[in-house]
Amino acid sequence: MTTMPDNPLCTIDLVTILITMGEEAPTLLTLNQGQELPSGPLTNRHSLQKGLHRWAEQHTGCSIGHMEQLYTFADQPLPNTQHQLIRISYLALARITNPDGFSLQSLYTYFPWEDRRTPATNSQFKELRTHITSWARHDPERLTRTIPAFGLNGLPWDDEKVLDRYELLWEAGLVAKSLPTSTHTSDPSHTPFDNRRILATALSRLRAKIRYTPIVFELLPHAFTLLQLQKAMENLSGRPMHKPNFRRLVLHQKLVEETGERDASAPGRPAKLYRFRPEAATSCYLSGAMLPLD
Amino acid sequence: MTTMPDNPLCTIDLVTILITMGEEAPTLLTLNQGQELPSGPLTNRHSLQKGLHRWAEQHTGCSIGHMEQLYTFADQPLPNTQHQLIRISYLALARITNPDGFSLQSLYTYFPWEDRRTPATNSQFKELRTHITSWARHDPERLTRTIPAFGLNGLPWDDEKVLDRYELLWEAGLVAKSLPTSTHTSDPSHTPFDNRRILATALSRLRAKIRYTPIVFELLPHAFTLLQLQKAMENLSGRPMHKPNFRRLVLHQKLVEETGERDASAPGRPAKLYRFRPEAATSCYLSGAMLPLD
DNA sequence: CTCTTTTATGCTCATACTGAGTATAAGAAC
DNA sequence: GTTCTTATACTCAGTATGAGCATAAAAGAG
Repeated sequence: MTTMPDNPLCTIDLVTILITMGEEAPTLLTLNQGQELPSGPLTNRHSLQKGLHRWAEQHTGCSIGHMEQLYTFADQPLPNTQHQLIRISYLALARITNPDGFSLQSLYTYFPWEDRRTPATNSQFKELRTHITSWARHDPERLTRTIPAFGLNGLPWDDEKVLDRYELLWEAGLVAKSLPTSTHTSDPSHTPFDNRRILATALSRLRAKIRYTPIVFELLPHAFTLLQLQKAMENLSGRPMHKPNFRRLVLHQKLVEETGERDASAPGRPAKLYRFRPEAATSCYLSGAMLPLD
Repeated sequence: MTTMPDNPLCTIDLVTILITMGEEAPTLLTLNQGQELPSGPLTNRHSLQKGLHRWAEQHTGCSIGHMEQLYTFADQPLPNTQHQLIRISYLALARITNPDGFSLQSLYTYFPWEDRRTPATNSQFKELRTHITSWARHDPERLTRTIPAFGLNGLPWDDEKVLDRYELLWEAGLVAKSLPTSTHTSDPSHTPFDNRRILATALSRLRAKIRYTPIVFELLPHAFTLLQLQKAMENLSGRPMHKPNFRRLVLHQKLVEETGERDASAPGRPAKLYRFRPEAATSCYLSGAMLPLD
């Protein structure tokens, strides 16, 4: 039952998915012109999370507001080798970033179909949907996965099923393989690992978390307008929201308070600035005012 | 940035938290008279999850309906040693169990304060609350963690904060150290590892998951009465619910359908038997009819 | 057979929240 | 001023929620 393993040679890699909020979309911090994710070895001095937190802040210059473990992947070791690679991935949220040797990539460049906010991106999605539908047709196993993942047959669109959709599109050959694959070594003999799976897990977790926790505020400046808050939620969920109802939702819950200042930088009537009230956030629900899709 | 680690000697342990539903509470499958959790080495033949799924089914005789990765822990290596132990924990749900060399333990024997269902357990909790309150008083850092975790100052009780509460009670010395600690080796020089942290993570995840996914049904028989369903939700959440409103919630969502049979085993009027309708479960919310906790 | 016990199931009602709109207010640019 | 643009306010019908009460259907006692 509890046989000891044979202590194979083992590498443990800590991978950080560092997300910030851009104007149009959540953005990912990458290295080497978008080829790599920040990743470092396991240091055996701290707890995993605290150690990586400090490491990532030092190496990126970001002040990380929230960090959580995402998932642990165990790559297949190469045949004739005992070498095992374990990758423990973390989701980190930060407010601003000065890309100093880093580059920022919109998450939707990796998953364009996850953006359902505008008629343009939405119609792009619908085209993809016809392809995946015809791929799944006639195969019951494919259908039972595809129908809920893509909201077919009148099922609602579930923005959290990012990984399901990515895996299905991958199997269907509908994902352009235009992305960073193997990290942290260019050794071609190394099993290529698809970083977008980690990334899909991150977006999925992020979308799940914004539903009932106040982590959006970790991505916003300390003072923000209600429209900024709404745009942040829309950017993350990939869905458009109803403005008056969103304001009502936020204000009713007393999640924010006025700073007294106004934002005069935008055209039109200047919006009031608000700040987050952590003491009111024991129950937080900001995902309520979504508009229907197609 | 991407320095390679120095390949320390490394053991990877896969730990399974296997939960089934008892009459009174969710139960944990344990080995060695409750001293150990089922855990096995990393086999490098399958994907982590699929491999462990099969392994756990073979070694416990349970048919596991749902399995998900919980958390990866990295124990501190011993000084003067390069040996690193990595523990990847999984949550597994199963319907029935014939304990064949295994024993089943109510989760609330590990966390009695998480059971708020009856006046008796509730008053036990209140006693503990006075202790933790006086421990936290006068220390701002302790207070900011204790107040939301235990729902003080009029804050609502959050049944998902299992790990926060456990850690606070541990720090306060209020947890009787009457539990399995180090697994899978009795070598006393090995850093003791508190299994209840994994267990608290599991209960926390489970309580979070039952809120918006239909996994309760993985723990119930295929045909069940509405009261059985309600009791299962109460057992998991540790909170009593309002019977008429719970039925309304379930039936309105059309999550279940009648089998046509009735359950004559209990006294009183026989209850109708229902079965789960997976096709209706794209949005599932069964946590709605909770009664207030003073 | 009738009464009591026990559980299942059904119903009410005031209140709160939600989806989908429409209307007004306040600055900036010309 | 007039117009453009965004912020903010209000309406209204439909639906869900919290709390409690009422009835139905079986089993067992007398």
